[in-house]
Amino acid sequence: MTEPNEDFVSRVLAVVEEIPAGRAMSYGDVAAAIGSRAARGVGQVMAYYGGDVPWWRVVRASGHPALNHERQALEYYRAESTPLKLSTTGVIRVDLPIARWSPS
DNA sequence: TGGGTGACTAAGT
DNA sequence: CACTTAGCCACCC
Repeated sequence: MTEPNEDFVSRVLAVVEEIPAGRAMSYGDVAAAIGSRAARGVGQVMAYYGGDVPWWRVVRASGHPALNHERQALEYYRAESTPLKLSTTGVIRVDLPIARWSPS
């Protein structure tokens, strides 16, 4: 119950905040950006502290937005003209190959 | 300190 | 391309 590892959380939020509109990153990319492989840890941090960061710019490696937040994410994607990709089944997902962004 | 959970990933089917 | 299996690391209690 003590405060979570602020060190890790702070870096995750910092990276996500640096993602410009119209771009996106996968959880693994964010983890790698902070020197870790904890993609799941990133997801947990986002779920808990993501309320203050553009979490919709962080998607899974497959391009799917966070589960149960797809509708909300889609609204942001349309508003920010984020590169989207439509699969044969009609599943909307972020076109990571194009929208993928990495912190300088 | 230790156990359970997850807004994940990569590989295989 | 979509679903399933196993592996990983950090978070929370």
